Amino acid sequence: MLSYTEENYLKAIYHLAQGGTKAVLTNEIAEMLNTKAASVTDMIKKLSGKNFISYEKYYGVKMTRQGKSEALSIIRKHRLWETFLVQKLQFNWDEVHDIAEQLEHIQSPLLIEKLDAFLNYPKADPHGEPIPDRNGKVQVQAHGCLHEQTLGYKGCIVAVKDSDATLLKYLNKIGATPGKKIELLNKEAYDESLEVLVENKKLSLSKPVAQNILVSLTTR
Amino acid sequence: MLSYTEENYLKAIYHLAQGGTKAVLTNEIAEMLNTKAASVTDMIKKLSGKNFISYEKYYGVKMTRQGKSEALSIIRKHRLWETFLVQKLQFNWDEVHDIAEQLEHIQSPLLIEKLDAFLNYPKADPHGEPIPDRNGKVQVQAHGCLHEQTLGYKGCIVAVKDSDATLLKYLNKIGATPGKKIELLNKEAYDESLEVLVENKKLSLSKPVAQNILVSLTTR
DNA sequence: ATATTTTTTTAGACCAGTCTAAACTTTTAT
DNA sequence: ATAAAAGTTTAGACTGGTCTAAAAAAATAT
Repeated sequence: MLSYTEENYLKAIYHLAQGGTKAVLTNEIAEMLNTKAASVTDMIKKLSGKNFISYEKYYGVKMTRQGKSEALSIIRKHRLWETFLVQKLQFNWDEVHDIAEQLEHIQSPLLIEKLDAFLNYPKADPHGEPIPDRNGKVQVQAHGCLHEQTLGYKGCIVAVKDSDATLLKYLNKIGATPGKKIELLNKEAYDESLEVLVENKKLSLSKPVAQNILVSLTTR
Repeated sequence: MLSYTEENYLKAIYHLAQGGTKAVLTNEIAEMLNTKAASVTDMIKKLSGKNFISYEKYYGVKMTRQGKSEALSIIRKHRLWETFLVQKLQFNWDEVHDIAEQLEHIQSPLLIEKLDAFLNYPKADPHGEPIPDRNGKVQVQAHGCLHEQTLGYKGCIVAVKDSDATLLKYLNKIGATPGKKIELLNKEAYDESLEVLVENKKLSLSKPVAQNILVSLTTR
């Protein structure tokens, strides 16, 4: 069984590798976990000793099949708990991240199955991120960055990249939350800000905000 | 903020002191937490340094007002989570202890308030134990040991002393769970086993089982 | 191609929590 | 009253996770 800390490292590495097999560097991990490179090196050795990652000195780490599976199980728990907090306990969308960060480490496969059933097998969490199934399969909705869409684009907000609390609060306030319909009306040349229509309300989004909003793409 | 371990010690000491100010011995704590006396001594020093308990060498520890309040907050969380698991996730009464043992350490006062509301402010957990309110007040239902009741006693099962999984499973199987009406029909002189009526079903309970069942007393 | 900068690793230390073994108190038995 | 037994504390060591400072490797600049 993995420790609390090992689980956090695994999750961080998975996210940095963008789910794929991309190599991840020591400093990236250190920054994400607010720790020092030396600590990361230690943990990396431990985790590769347990075959969750493969490690070549000075060249960073890659996740193994086993590591990915473990990371997905943690992500599944995180997203199910977030869904619970919003749907059942009436939390706001932007308040749940830190609590789910704790809940994701609770050890009980049965609990997670029952929670999943209680929530009626949700496909995505309140931020629009897909919830892996019990076998670690992720159903991906094709999506792209709002900032990169062409004028006249119409679709839905599916997710927000950054989980920074102030960004989430802001988006919540202006009503730009996952699931909402969105239309791209105009791009301002000067600061690259966007004028958009969210559920019939006109909004202006700055470049850094638009870059963090992911929207649905119709696969053709 | 208290560590996971500190919280567990505090809870154990509270239970051993039976909520009161009774002094608790080092070995008792060690046994309850499956640890060694030497480890307990170390932790005791730490906890008394933080004013959660008062400590006199060789004479055991007593909880301070602060310590009690902290312990009650953990117990409140534990019992609310147990209630959630049984009422909402359809767990059996006897499966929830270990999971609640983990969940009770989640840090978020707001979460507990919302959970309490979601469960409709329950007064007791599925084992019949009272749930302390947010200020640490416990509403006690007068109760006594089934084994000590006189012939013809009529009342309700309010709780089970021992939280051992095999005992809980057994009681669940025979239907002797908290909340159920119970009547004492007979005492067998030879082995001190009891013949009882639980919701109109005749059952025979051995002495060690009957000693662990707490039943309601009408205060006169 | 070599020097400089950046990144990563190693070495050694620290903290929390645990343990064993030995020393010390208190209690119990005679 | 004293010896033996039981319970508690201390001393010192270990593990998991962290850190700083120094050494080593890789990337970059000239």
